[in-house]
Amino acid sequence: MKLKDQNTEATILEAAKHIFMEKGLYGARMQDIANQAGINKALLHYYFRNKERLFDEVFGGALERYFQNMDIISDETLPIIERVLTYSNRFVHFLAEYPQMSIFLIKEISSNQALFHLKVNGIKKDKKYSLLTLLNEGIRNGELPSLDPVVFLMNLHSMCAYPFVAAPIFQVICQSSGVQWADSNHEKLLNSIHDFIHFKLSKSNL
Amino acid sequence: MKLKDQNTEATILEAAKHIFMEKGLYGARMQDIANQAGINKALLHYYFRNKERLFDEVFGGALERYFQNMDIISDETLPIIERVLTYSNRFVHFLAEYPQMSIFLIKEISSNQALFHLKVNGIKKDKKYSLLTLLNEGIRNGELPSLDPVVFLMNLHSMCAYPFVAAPIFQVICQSSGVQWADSNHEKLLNSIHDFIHFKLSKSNL
DNA sequence: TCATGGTTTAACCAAATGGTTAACAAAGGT
DNA sequence: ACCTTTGTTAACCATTTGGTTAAACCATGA
Repeated sequence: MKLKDQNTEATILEAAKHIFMEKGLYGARMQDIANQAGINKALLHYYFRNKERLFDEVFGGALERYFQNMDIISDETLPIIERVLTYSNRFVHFLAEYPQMSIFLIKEISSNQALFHLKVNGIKKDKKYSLLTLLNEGIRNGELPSLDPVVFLMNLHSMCAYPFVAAPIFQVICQSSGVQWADSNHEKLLNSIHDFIHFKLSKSNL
Repeated sequence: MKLKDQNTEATILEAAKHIFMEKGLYGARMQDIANQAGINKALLHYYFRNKERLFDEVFGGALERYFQNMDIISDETLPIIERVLTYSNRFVHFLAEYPQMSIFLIKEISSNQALFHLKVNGIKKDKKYSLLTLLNEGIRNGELPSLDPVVFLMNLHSMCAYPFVAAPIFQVICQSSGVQWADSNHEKLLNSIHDFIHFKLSKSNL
């Protein structure tokens, strides 16, 4: 009975992640979280003062992990195009590992932008390691062709993230056209994204 | 006082759209909707039996409009690539007109997939006018290069829809890199999407 | 052993919320 | 004028839900 002890808090957080990701802030019930964690509801309030704080923890954690994943961490001596390819790989694999993450963030961000801005300001974002900075640098020094870095970033992120966000919609589209749908074949997706990166960032394509 | 009469129902629906799109099914309060419509809460139940039915109306309507927009309606004598370009134009302009639409659908679909499948089955989807069918046809008869139509469709939809879905995230990314962010410049986006379509669907690119 | 302090629970509470009721108002047909 | 139907409201109700409380539990050190 007392085996849990210190990990009770972790158990609760795990359960809260699960429920909040599925139901969202408003849809989630404290009782559901308690059930999921296998504990009494009052214990939630013992570890986390109230629903808002518990949610903050989950939301903030997810945001942080999400934005961490957007740093360019690859070897600085590599050509920019290689680093962007690596970036897209990391992004897709990250999303494949946490398929609900994007949906959760988008849901909650859209329904509480104030909290989002508050939380995101608390996360240190290093300009030095951002994709936009890298692109701008490459364009300035001629390593990349001249293109709009914001549009490119949007295209890239879109192609990486939206398949996870809109998976149920894509399933239905495929079904209704009688096309087979392989849920987990992210390699094909990545190949196409790599093609796109080469297309946009290779100078030979001009 | 009695001026409204027949349009009360429409007023309620309009208010419900507004509130549900902003807050989602769980976050929306019947009282909020009544306030937004400027009427008594009981009147909601007079026109729509309960919250679920009112939501169904909004959700179903949104779904229908969304999927209607996915029909290929352009002139059949045009080259396929032209028709796909037109398709992307329509899609982006549609989303630009209803920027919350995608987020709303994704939110609610992800938190109630059963309802989604139920509703979507009630919408007649004509294989004949689907993008996938068109692509398959073009590939079969050699008008298009050989490519995976599902991946292409995912890429295309992603680039069109995700900028609206993740607008707040993109804003933050741009801000934190000190890049100016023009919210409404969809023409740049469309240009890039058109480039992509040409890149993928032109045989000359092989 | 037993006192102590952190941990856990059952029972409870107040507020919020979806939904109902009964009465009233307006309009239209007779 | 009067009855019926439709539209509208204030007040009310039952349930759900986030949150609290007081008591119990249990490991541990004096």
